[in-house]
Amino acid sequence: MTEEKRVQEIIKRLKERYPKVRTALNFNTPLDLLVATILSAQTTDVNVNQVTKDLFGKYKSVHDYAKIALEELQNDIKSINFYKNKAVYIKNLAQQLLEKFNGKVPSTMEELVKLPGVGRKTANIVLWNAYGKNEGIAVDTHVKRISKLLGLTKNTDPEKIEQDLMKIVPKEEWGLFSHLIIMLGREICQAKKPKHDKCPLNDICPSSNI
DNA sequence: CTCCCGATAT
DNA sequence: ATATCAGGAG
Repeated sequence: MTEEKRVQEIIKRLKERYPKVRTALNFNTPLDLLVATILSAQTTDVNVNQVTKDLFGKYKSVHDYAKIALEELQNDIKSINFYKNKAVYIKNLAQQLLEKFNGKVPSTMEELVKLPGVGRKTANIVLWNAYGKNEGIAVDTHVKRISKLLGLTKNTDPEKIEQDLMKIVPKEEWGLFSHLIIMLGREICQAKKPKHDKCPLNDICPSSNI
C-alpha cells in the first residue's frame, strides 16, 4: 500500500468511528475558542472546559480581558497549568486584537501566529473549528505521537511533522485529520497505555502489537 | 534547550 | 513518585 493510500484508509476508518468530530473544547465565539485553545496547552480539555464554564460568563468580549487586572485573570484560571504565562498571553492578545484587528479574532494563519501565545497548533485549531479553514494541520502531542507510531513521519519537530503530513493528507481534510487523530489519541491510542486491541487501525499500524 | 507549573492517572 | 496532558516564548 502506498503512503497516500494508507493515509486515505486511516482517514476513512477514523471518519466511521468519529463521524461528527470537532474540538472537544467548549466555545461559542472565535474569541472563546482562541482563549480555550491557549489554555489547553499541556492540559486536558476536561480541565479547560471546567474553567471556561465560568470564565466565558465573566469575560464576554475582548474588552473584558483587556481591562481586567492581570492578577484577577490569573486567579480565574488558576487551576490550569502555566496559568501565570497564559493569563499574560491572553491579556496582551486582547490588547492587540483591539489595536490591530478591531477587536475581532483574525481568520488567517499569518495573522493568528503573530498573536502572543498563539503558535501554529493553536491557530490551526481556531481556523478549522471557528472558520472552517484548512490552512495547516494542527500538530499537538497526540498528532505528534501517533503520526510517528503510524510511520507517517520520522521527524520530532512539530513544524516538520506538519509539513510531512501536509504532503500526504488531502488539503480539504487537513483540519479533519488532526481532529480524528486527537480523538483516537484521547480514547484509544493513549501515550501511557495504548489499547491496540480496540484500535480500528491495528492491522495497518506498524506499532501495533496485535 | 529551558522554563512555565496544576490536575489526574498509574 | 512520576509521567502526561489539544504548547509557546525566550
